[in-house]
Amino acid sequence: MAPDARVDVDVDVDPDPHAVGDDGRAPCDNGAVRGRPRSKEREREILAAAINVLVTEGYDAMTIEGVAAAAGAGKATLYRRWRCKADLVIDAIRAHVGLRAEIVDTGDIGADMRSFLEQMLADLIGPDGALLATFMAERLRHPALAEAFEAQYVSQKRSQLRDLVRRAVARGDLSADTDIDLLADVGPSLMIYEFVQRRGQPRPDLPDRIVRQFFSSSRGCSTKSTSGA
Amino acid sequence: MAPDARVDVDVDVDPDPHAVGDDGRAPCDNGAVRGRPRSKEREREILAAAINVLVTEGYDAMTIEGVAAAAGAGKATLYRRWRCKADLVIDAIRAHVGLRAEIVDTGDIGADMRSFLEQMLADLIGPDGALLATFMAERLRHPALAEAFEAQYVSQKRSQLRDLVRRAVARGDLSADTDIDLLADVGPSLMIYEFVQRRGQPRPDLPDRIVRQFFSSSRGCSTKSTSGA
DNA sequence: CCATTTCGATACGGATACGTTCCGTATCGA
DNA sequence: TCGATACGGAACGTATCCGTATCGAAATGG
Repeated sequence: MAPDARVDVDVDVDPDPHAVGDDGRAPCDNGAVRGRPRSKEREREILAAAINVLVTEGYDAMTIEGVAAAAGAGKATLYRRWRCKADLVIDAIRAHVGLRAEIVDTGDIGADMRSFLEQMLADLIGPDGALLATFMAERLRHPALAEAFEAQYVSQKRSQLRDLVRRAVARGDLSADTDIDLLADVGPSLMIYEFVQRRGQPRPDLPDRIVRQFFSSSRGCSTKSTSGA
Repeated sequence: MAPDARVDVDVDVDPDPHAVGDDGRAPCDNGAVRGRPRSKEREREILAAAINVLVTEGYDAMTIEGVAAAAGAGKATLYRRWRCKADLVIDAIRAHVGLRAEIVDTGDIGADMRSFLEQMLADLIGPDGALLATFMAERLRHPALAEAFEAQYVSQKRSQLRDLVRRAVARGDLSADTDIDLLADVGPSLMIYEFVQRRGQPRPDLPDRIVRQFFSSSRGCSTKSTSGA
């Protein structure tokens, strides 16, 4: 059984003098933090190492000792900052740069969607693809981690895509009875499906095919109308 | 680190007298398998227990001891049959009944697709949904397992769906420039996307929405043609 | 200069799972 | 009936990781 099923997100009391509550506030106010300060550089290296180990080995197989070794740090240095593996991983996700894919609305739903999907493709092929795969994997078994990932990577893009589709419908570029949520999901859904299906190597023409099939206005729709013109 | 990164699928030499090479051949030909035969019933119970443990705990957290305990068997009984966890799991997948969803071609692509997606929905909500989720999860990290699952569950349905769409195109029910592979994937893709997104609880109206949006011939297509009639 | 704290390193006891080996019993074929 | 093997159960030594503690060295600020 997984010994770390319970995940403590909240931090209660910090006897450590250098512990900070998520804000790197100036130490001038709080008098006399005497000793050697914790190295922010050390922390960044550890978090980066944590992401690497997480991606290469998976959450369950990931160990604190392994992260420490990968970062060239002692275990005490990690336990001084994070009380358990889950806290470390959640922090690492927060610190990790998110997907670069941006959503812009130029008024051309096909071009905008293609642009987004091609950026998403690039993200998937890069190291963030492995991270996405990892969280696809751990999603159901580690909800706290899934939520951290969700907030960082997914939810914002999803609502932006919906707005994009909604405005295209409002403009009349898409049929009025379009299922907005469904059409907003079809791109990412097929991208991820392909990504998983082909073991992390989505074909580069996929964004174009998706747009041509589901968002192109220069071709007929997939279904032919039974009622003739 | 995962101690079971290497997966031995092939069985080399079997010193065990009762070991069989995937075929339950009659013992009359090969003379004198002397002692007590291995119980097929015991084997079925162990494989079922393995599926249960796999689904509830995940592949990494799953232990041989746990499976033995769940089956009420001794570890030796398991190691007598399978040399490692991977072999056990692969056997368990092979023995497990696949998804019930069937694909029939009545000549109505919308109705056929709806029928399949609704059966798929039922499968996802049932215990096989958890199994699917598990293999979505372990897919990238345990390729041998993923292949066993793929062969059992996915590949046949996928090619059948493609044929279904292909024939609909040939009939003229779908546009001639339809991206057949893509349109065959869009249903399962969105179903699984929703399944993962909503933590194993896909909304029951999803098959209908998918068919209406992408396969219905009684409505206009999602995109409006720029060139007027 | 010196108290204080962090740093890497390592040792520690506890826990867990591995894969093997041995019991004593049950169950088969010859 | 009897030899051979499977069976559940238990113990074994090995290995890994946990989270804590301690060490000497380095770094920092008063």
